[in-house]
Amino acid sequence: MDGLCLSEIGGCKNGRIGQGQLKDDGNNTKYKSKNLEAEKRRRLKLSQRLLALRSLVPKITNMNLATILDDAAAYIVDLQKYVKALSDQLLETEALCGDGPQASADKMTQRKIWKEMGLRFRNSVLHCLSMLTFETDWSNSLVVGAQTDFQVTSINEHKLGIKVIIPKRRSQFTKLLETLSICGFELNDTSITTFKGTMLISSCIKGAPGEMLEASWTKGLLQEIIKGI
Amino acid sequence: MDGLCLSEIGGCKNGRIGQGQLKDDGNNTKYKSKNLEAEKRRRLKLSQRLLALRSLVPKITNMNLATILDDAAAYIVDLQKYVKALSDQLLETEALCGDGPQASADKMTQRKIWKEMGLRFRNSVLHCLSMLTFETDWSNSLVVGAQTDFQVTSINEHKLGIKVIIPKRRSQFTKLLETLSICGFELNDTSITTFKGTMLISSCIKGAPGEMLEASWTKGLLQEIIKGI
DNA sequence: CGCAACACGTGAAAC
DNA sequence: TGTTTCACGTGTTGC
Repeated sequence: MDGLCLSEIGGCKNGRIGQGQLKDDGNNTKYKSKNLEAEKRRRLKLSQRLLALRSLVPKITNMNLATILDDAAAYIVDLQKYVKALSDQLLETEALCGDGPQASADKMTQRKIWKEMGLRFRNSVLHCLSMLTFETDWSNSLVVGAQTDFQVTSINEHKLGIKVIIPKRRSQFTKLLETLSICGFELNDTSITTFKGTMLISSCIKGAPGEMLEASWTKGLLQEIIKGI
Repeated sequence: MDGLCLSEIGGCKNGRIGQGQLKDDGNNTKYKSKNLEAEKRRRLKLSQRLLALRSLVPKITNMNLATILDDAAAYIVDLQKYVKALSDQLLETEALCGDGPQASADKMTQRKIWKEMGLRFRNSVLHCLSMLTFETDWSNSLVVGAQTDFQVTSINEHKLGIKVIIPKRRSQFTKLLETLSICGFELNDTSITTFKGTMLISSCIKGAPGEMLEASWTKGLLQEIIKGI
């Protein structure tokens, strides 16, 4: 039971039984090699530490010793990447706030870092995130119905940011997407979450190429679309 | 020289020499226990993995096996704390971004309204985020076509996490949604981003209430769906 | 001297 | 079947 018995301590169903000192037990004068118990304690400690490390890693592939080490290493690499991405994002966000004089220069260089898809995704998701959770200026919002709300903000001349709350019904979002597509809008970055029977949609939409998107006009159109679905 | 000899591989000055099979070498017919070399390879692999893990942890206290595990665990905890702190700070910074000096009272109340939903949204988005950018193990992915890829991971018995890369065409995502809806899937938290002609979708899908979702089975179904659209 | 850490070979269980 | 992984006891080394 003691020692580095991963199979047992880890909750694996197949415990193994060490063959141990069961041989020559008639007149057991086996020298026992003085440090037998010390070695047992050492192995126990090691197994405890190994399982402590194991419990910290979320992605479980196997209960092997090698796999535990692999998973832990991979997880550390992921965490390091994530910390780096978050730090960069934080710097960029602070630069967007315009507080530091040197911030805009950093922003340009950091933009170059966001080349890979995953990082770009982070950007868009975090943008949707901030748009949804924290830009709470609903002064221009239109209450279309119960549990229904939406807001349109202009990002640039070709892009609009919209956020929509609609009751969560089966084909609601699909219909909305379809209608938007029919009307010539293109959804770029979108996040959806559902909560207590309502659906919260945040999206960055783009019109046809060369077309100017004007917030108030689009808002009226969206109002009609949402009413219709 | 081989095996899990930390003291040697790790650059410790005191290399130890295993006592090895030097005894009974007159007429060495020691059984050699068939898996002797296999065990050597195993130990070598373990030592390599252990050192790989070791090299990832900046704070070195000792070269012990136990210490390596301890340091790695402590480092992971530190990284997790750091990620949490950075995330919070990022959200706070984005909240402050664009705030006038007069954060009006109505805004405060609106913050409260959005707090619950915002937190839930934040969790779902961060989950999608981690799923997309973190777990880059695409070993189980199925390449359906050019610029097309998808992966299915099991979250729990009722939820599956999917990520899909498909070429960005007008009604592609709408069709995908429609088909999923027809097949009885319910999209809970979804994030979409488009990049260089491809569309990256990350979603947490739920089956009908009470229905068990099995990853491999669903993967086959999704493959057919994606082929079909 | 003891104490702690380690590599090694080995039988055996699991896959 | 054979391969892989594991716990165990032991001799050894450095402090």
